[in-house]
Amino acid sequence: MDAHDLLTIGEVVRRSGFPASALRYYEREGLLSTTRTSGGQRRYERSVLRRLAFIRAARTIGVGLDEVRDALARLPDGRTPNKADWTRLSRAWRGRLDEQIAALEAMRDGLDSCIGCGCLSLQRCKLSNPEDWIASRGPGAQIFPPLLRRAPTDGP
Amino acid sequence: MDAHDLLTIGEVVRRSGFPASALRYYEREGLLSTTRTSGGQRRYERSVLRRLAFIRAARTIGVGLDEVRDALARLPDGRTPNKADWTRLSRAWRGRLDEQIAALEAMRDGLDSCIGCGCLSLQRCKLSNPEDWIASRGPGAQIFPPLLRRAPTDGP
DNA sequence: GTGCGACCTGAAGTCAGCTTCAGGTCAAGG
DNA sequence: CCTTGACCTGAAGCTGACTTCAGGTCGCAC
Repeated sequence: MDAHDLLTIGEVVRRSGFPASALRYYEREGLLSTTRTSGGQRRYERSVLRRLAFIRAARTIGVGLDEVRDALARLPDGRTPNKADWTRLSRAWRGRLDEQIAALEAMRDGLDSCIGCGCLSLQRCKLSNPEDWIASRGPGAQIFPPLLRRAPTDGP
Repeated sequence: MDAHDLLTIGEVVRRSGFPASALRYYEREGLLSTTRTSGGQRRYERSVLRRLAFIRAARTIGVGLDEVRDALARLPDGRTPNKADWTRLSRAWRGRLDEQIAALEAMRDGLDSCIGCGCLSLQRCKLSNPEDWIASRGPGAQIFPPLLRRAPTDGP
């Protein structure tokens, strides 16, 4: 636990692949914490690499940072997260992935039927009006439908 | 083809579910065209509803507006697009959906193996480092990995 | 001809998830 | 002690897909 166990931001950049700007941003957003040298430079514990791996995995499957922060906040404070902790977190995303896949498959089937009829009718077509998410969702970019972007669960 | 065949923006809003602001935006962006009354108000042809249905379907499966404009631009000028036209366009997205599903399934399998090992290791884990998309992709929100957001094809 | 709801425009705001920049400070090797 | 590269901060910028707003105009019914 002495100084040699701590990583500079440059080392974390090289080992994680995240740019320094992203690391600083994640820290501001409360996903990461750091210690500082007397001069104010960041020093990271090695466990940050695991957190970053988790963050990347979550982002890859489309989970927003809010939710990632939420999940990471449930890790036991103070001790290095272990295998069981990560497994528990990973399992939650697994269900999410299954849902996404199911949603896409449903759309593909809808598209198949549309290819059959050539319609894309507003009333009849599953694809052009999938269960009335016709109402607005507020401003901002929405690349993917709400399935991927739901609110963080506030459960236990 | 007389005036009674044309729709006001309010009617298009009611029939398509898109807010007027989005319709005006799509027009500015070249996805839709309109005629105008002498006083400058928009009048839409009924075929716009079909275009909008297509736009919604494309957006639902994660296609960006650039690409949608691209696809719509290939519709034959001047005549109302028919069943075959829409079928051709729809078929293109079908392949896209298949790819997305495959990508997600690959990730799910990666996640399964990670649950097995509890690792999320930066080097070994497919999920945390899927084929080196570790390099930056420039600014802007990236909810979903590049699979969904590729450049419009410039082919025939 | 008048009232009023539907419509118009351009500019600015929003949101996520970062990046970029300017203008400094730290720390380690020589 | 000095240099040089790594690091710091806060503010501003960017992308995509829109929305919101202010301040004015249309068009139709009465």
